[in-house]
Amino acid sequence: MRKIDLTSFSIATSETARNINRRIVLDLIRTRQPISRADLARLSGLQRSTISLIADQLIEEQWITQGAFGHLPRGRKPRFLHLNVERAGIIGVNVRPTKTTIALANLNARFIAHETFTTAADPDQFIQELSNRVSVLINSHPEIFCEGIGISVPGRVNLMSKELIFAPNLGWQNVNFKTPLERSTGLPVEVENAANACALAEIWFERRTGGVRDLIAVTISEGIGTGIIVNGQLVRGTTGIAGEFGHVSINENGPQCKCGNRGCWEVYASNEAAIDEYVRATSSGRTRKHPSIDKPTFEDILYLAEQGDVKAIEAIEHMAHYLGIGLAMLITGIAPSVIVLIGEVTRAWERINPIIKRVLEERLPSNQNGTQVLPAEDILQPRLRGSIALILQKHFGAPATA
Amino acid sequence: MRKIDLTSFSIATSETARNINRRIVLDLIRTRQPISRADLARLSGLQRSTISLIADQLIEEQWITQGAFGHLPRGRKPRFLHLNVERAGIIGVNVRPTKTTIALANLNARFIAHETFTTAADPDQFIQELSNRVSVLINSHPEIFCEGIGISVPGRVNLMSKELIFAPNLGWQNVNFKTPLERSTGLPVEVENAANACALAEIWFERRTGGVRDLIAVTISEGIGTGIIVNGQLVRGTTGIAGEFGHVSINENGPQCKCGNRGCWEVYASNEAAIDEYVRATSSGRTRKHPSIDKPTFEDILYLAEQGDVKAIEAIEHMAHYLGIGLAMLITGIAPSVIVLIGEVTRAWERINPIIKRVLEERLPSNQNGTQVLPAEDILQPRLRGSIALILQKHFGAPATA
DNA sequence: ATGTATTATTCGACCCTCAAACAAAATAAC
DNA sequence: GTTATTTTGTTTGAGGGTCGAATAATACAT
Repeated sequence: MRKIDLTSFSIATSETARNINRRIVLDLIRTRQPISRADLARLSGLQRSTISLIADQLIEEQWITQGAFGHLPRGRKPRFLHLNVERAGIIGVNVRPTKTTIALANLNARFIAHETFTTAADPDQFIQELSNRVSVLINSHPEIFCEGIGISVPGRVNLMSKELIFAPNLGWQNVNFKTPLERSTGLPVEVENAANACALAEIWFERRTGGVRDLIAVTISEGIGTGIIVNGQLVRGTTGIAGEFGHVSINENGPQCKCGNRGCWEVYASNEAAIDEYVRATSSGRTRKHPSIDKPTFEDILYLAEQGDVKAIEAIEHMAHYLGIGLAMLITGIAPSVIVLIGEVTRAWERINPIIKRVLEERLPSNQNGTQVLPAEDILQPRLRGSIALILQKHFGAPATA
Repeated sequence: MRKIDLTSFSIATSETARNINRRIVLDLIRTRQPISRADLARLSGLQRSTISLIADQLIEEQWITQGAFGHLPRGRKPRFLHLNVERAGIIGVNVRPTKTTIALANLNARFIAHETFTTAADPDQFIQELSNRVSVLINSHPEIFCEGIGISVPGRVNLMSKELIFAPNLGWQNVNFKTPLERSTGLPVEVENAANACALAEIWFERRTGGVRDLIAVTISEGIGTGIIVNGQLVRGTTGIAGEFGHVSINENGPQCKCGNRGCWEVYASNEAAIDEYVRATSSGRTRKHPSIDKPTFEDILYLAEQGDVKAIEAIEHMAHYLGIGLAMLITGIAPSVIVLIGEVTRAWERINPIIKRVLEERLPSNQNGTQVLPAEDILQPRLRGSIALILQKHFGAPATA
């Protein structure tokens, strides 16, 4: 049951009930399609008459369509309702340090078209290029009416201005995607941190986390980001900068981090950390195994570990240990139902999972170990799918009530 | 704006709008009383006609009363509305390791009567005694109709069963207060962790945190507890065990903690930690200053520090440093608007505040230091007032919508 | 006395859900 | 083959809500 928020309330009008129930019905159709009106009534608890009225309205607005008739042992055949995936398209944008992906998706978050291009170093130039490519993508599908553009970015986003505050791996500061893109396309634009987007994607599109209300998405790449959903809502903090658990110090006197603090979690458990660990181990020994490679990529280390390279395996195991340490912090403090790990390292799940499990068992009281730690099912797409969810949730999840 | 929760939705009926608006109006009256109907209409955005209907209903149910007439330069005089503090009493119970306080409060959370007694070591015996004393308290005020009983306990509470899972400082496990008390008094009983109760108290009764939606209450006593409110709601986690940031390790290889983990925050920053630090410092030196005192209390150390005792001051400063370390974690991860510190140590605020501030400045990027850290205004009462809020929020804050 | 400003109430229009009755459609029973 | 049964979906009136305009009630200024 949801609690009213009396600090930023909005009053209920005569249309509020319809608004609430409409969204409930639409989301039920989204998640259970195909489904009959009678089943919707049973599932929602609304009267069949009310469901009919709402369904009529949704059909008229083309959110749903009527499909085939169902079959039952007795009685009138039910008419199935479907989400009208043709009704609207959503543009998703995933900005990453090296490459940016843009995609056009339907209401089921299935991608109709996508393309990837190199992320320009200069933010102004990047926005210009992004804007052009998005326009081309929209125009190349004139049959689809676009609802909006969702952008996931590798950094925190100011809650009010929607500006990207700081993206350490891009070196960008105070970049405004929203205003120029809205101006050039005329579509509503939502910008969100990548980890937050991943958390949304998990809640919105993954079966396994269907009924979950408390979830953390941990993105592991150059750094570590955390997207936190509590009571079904993103934790954004005062100005949108919550969720920086990657920069919580797990060792007061540890090595300096880029953020200014010392011994941050991501200094020990990010891809960078594993690379540094590997480089240190291999160069300290007498024989350097790969003199030609100055600094390997994380992919290299994963590959070497798969091939049985001891130092690479140790680097991965070292990383897994510290992933466990940080996850213990998250579980102790937030105790979500699920933590989803997103990053290349999940390719070595068989290797890292036992280590993470052991650390959690050592460090958590038995009654506090009720959190599932899972790898993301798809390594590449959660960011992009999260950017779709940014727009989707406007229509499905967030009524303007109370 | 509040978001609907589609994972545990509840549909809107024809009465939903009234239910929402009624609570908004009632809470406006609670926080702004005395207030006229016209002002309520302006503040809420509802029509004056609607406000009148709602006010009539609230008057009939005796939630509010009409008071004096106001005075304006022109026009008809407004009739002030007040919360009817006589309507209902709420029993608050604050269970602490040594002493338990029970109190009868009115709707303004002003205490009408209270008493304190020694907490029995045996939970069954304690519940028996508590039950008796509560009955006596209720019966001694026959003119007041009691709405319910709120209990704050020093440990985490299972979200479903409402049992106290574990209270380390009491040695109690799986204690059920709710069922026996409800049976013996016939009143609804709510049980909540002390830190959560403090967070609620702050949101509900403190002017300074009126419009705040993200707040953390940190209770510092034998251990450290954190009560977290995000988006206006308590963070409870899967089974109610969220908020144990006191048991997050800030030093992987630090001393063993009672919880099984190593180097927990509370091992460094609790009252116990300061006592240990002081004992270690004084016994390691050649001359023991207080050979008679085997182990001082935290109050002793505070007193000694006030008197200028160098070792005591150092112990407090040591504690303050580590408080800062842990607060940096909370700010980095959750970024609340306000963190409230509750505990005896706030009596030495002038001493600890500069240290905490310095640690935060060292450890947080400048753009992440937007959190206010404040001492609780009242050291003794927040737990008790929080237990009142537990019952109050049922009537004022939580409509059964969406 | 009249005009103006402000509060509070009344009343009809409109929106919404509910519950019961009804229409539609398919199978089971005879 | 006709009738009973069962299930889906629609229609309709009652009841509860908010809105907005009109109206009544006050109090002060001119």
